Amino acid sequence: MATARRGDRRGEIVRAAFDMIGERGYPNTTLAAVAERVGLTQQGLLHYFPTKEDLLVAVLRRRDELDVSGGAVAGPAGVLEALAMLVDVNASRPGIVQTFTVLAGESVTDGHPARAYFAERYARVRALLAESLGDEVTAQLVIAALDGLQIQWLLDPEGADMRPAFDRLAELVGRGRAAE
Amino acid sequence: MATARRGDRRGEIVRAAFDMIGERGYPNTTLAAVAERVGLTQQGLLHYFPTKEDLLVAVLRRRDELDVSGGAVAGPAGVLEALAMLVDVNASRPGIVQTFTVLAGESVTDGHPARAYFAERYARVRALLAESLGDEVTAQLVIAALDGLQIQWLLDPEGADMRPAFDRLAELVGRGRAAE
DNA sequence: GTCTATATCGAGATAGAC
DNA sequence: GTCTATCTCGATATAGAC
Repeated sequence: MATARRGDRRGEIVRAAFDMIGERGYPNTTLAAVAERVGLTQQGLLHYFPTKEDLLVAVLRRRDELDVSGGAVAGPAGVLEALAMLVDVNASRPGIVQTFTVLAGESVTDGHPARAYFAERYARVRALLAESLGDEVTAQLVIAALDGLQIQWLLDPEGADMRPAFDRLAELVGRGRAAE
Repeated sequence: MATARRGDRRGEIVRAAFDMIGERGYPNTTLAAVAERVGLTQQGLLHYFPTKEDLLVAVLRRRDELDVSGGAVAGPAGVLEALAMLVDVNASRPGIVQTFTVLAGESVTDGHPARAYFAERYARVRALLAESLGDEVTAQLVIAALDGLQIQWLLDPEGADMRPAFDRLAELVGRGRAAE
């Protein structure tokens, strides 16, 4: 069970920051604006998170909590099915997807505060998915597809529905395995 | 033939900005820093590009010029081969890939100056690729994979080589077609 | 065409009162 | 725990001289 109680200021702040990063990007998300959204002054917020980067770290942790990271993973078919469900869940929460997409894109820049986090996270998810899918290259490809589909979908929700494209990939991966 | 002559200040500026956006992201790329790199003051630069957004537009245009956008496209096999070559070319120019990745990620934020550009561009490339690959969904998927592979590769050049993963996709797409 | 000077703004952060 | 006040910095942009 994560943070969520009366007087849970930190939780409120992190949720607000999470949303706003998705809306405006990290560099354009100001502490003052986050503070205002939760009814605080900028300095009141700094009481909880001494620096902006401290807040970003908390936001990334929240991202992990929300993640439907496949706990106990089954075989290839099971994982692809679970990921298809994740695609549907994501399609219902554009804000979260947007936050993730923006941060992941920014993270490749020099010295970005979230760079190490994303590098580690991708390596971890690749390894986890590789266990179920059989090989790491396919895992890398599937993750890439998920990320890339999100970009197109965020820019054009009607014209680039994620689910059909993911299903196509799952179908191809399934056939690929069957053919071996 | 693109811009490139003696006294081609605008070209110099755009090239510098292009590189720096890849290094630091658009919001963190300052006009003064770009100006300094080409031996100008910030105000000297503003003579050529009155606003920062004007400069961004020029950078995006340059991106298109550099693009190895498949001119005359052949059948499915031909396109996948051409794209594999594009992957190799990209692997040799991380700066350009980084600029593109950063801008594409940022572009999904509200009111980003490059949002319309990317939305239009993805729609166009999807349609173009769909002509060769047969259907739009597969085109969407292939583009997504290319984008997503770039993110992982930029964060971990050794651990997430793009080419094997793309080859795997090309193989799967090839088999998928053969099976119909 | 490029400069100096400066206006204006908004950011993150500190000090200290309540 | 939250506020007021303030510092410092760095950004875009303007005005006008050379």
